[in-house]
Amino acid sequence: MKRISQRDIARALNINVSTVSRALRGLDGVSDDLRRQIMSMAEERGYRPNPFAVSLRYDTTRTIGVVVPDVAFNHNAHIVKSIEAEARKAGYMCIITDSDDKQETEAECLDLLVNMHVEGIIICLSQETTDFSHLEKLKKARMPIVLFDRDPRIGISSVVINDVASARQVTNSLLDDGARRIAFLGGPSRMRQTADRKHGYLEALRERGVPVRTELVKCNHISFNSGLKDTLDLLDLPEPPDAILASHGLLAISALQAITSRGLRIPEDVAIIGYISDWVSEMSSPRISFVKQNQHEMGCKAFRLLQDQMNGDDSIQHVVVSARLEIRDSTKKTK
Amino acid sequence: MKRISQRDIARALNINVSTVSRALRGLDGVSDDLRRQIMSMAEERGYRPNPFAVSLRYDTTRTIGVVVPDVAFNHNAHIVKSIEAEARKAGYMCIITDSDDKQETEAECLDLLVNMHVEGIIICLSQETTDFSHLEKLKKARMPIVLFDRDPRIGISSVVINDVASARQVTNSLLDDGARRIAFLGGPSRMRQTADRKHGYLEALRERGVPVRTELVKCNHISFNSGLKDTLDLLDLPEPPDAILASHGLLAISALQAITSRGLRIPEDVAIIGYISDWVSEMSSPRISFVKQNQHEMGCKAFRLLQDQMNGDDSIQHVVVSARLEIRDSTKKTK
DNA sequence: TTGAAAGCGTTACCAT
DNA sequence: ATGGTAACGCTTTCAA
Repeated sequence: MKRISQRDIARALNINVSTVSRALRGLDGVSDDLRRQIMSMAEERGYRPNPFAVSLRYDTTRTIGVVVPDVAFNHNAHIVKSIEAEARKAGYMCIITDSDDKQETEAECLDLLVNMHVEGIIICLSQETTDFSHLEKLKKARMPIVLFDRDPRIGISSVVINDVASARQVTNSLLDDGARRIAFLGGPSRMRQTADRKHGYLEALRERGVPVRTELVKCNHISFNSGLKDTLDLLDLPEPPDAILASHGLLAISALQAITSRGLRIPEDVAIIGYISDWVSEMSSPRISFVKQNQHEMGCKAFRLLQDQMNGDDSIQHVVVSARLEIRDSTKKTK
Repeated sequence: MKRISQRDIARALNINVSTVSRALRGLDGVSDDLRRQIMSMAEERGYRPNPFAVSLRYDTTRTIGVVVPDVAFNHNAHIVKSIEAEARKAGYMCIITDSDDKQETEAECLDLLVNMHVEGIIICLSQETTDFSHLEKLKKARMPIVLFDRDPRIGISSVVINDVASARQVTNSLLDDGARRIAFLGGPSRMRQTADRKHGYLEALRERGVPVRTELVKCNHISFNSGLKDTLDLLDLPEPPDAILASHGLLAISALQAITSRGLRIPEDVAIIGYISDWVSEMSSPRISFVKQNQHEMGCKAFRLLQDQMNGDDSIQHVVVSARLEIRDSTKKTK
């Protein structure tokens, strides 16, 4: 059962390929009778246009690429799901790649996507990425790109949440609950996302006149082990924190485990609020209070921005999807 | 910065494309001097072979397709991650599609993948899928296919876990802990996976002489709401269950929530064991005892099976990745 | 060593 | 209404 081409149909019917092409695409210039014959033979033999021939002809692939640091991370998985659904509705296929949160793998993924002639790329940068030359090069080559979650502000459209404001809200909420030694657990400080969230945290402290303790700010690698170690170090301080703001889901989970492993109570001894997805919060124990991010909206918006660019819109757009605090059980209910 | 072709290089150097082609691929029949010129110009102008021209020429795309019921489901996400990594190592790209656990969307996804001329497909069927004609058609067209998780035994290679044995082990473990009214929460009974797990459950009960109560067996739609309703119904029985075996992660989570919402204690009032991923169990509260499945191995094995087929191996292989019970905190520790 | 031409599947344009 | 042909980018075969 070989794949059948227009030429095959033409030969079988003893006509010319161009006639077959016209008939198949519903263009006129074909007699009704002949069209019927062509259509029925195409149907019967299972004709499918060869997308590579079409791509070659039009230099268009109806394919986009997606790069994420970890598809298995719930937040990313949901965004990927929305991107894929949105893209499919618009007739695009998605090539999903996983950078393993490493700059080198990320460059490799981008390279493969470019080789595949994707028409656009949606990417969440790896936490390691400090050199943006690979992106600059793509931008210069006029490849449509949209960043999400992590945006180093390098003149590329993006979809992010209101990092500063949400972190400020979280910090205020913790202060309202009586916390005075709030720790900040973040990724690498050079990451804009971390910097912004830390900024919101510091702002809230200053506004309320609560002294900033540098030993309570831990900005290291985003990973379970790193989060575990940092939290344990925090708990070992002469004056340990009475609350933790975790700026990434992994860090929130590891903080929770570290605290539990020390036999401390949440939220009585230490409260936690994290940037964590609904589904994960729902299942954590106690359920972690979190900054609710609308992954579905983020995925859809990201694809829309990409579509704009693919349609020739050159403007750089930054979409901020607003996220806000949802209280669950890892924070004190003082009211 | 337009994409540059061999022809462009040839024109610039005033030579023939075929010479450029030879040089670029390192074939001989090109003078060292000319080769150097060609290579350096290719480098400088950023030449990339056009994969569509290559595909058209060779009828090969170095691309595989993946269809999952829900990429955002942790278990699937991890399998997808492994498939993608393994495929990339082997020089293949992955097109990931999400069937939303619906037969119709699944058929649509397969259609798109076939249109894209993927060289093979790895798929986890939707729970709705009862008509396999779309798969039969692909098989007849000699498209390499590998199923995972859900295998209706229709003569297609697959990677699954030891469903019967693991369910029996789970049931025995619950019986050992003193449970006598064990409920089985499953997907649609027509699904082989559910049937097998139910089989293991029933076998264990019979072996131990524990009467089977049909009112304790709930095989319905796999979804959070359905699991919630079924569990609440179970708890409302005159003689409610003292343990629940949930044959899918979603059902395990919904059972946990239903039980908690009734103010019952886990495991004292009702024990739970579920087919749930490590990561999810780790975060649930109490941590749910689970059947540990090696998603990484499943993903790798699935890709390997696909590779075999893509290399012309026609044999139908069924790989069983062995999974076994891991006790956490949702079961009584009687020993 | 290099060039010329055909072919992969499709479409567009021009001719009949 | 239908046919012929060139073109997309690349490889292959054959000729020079």
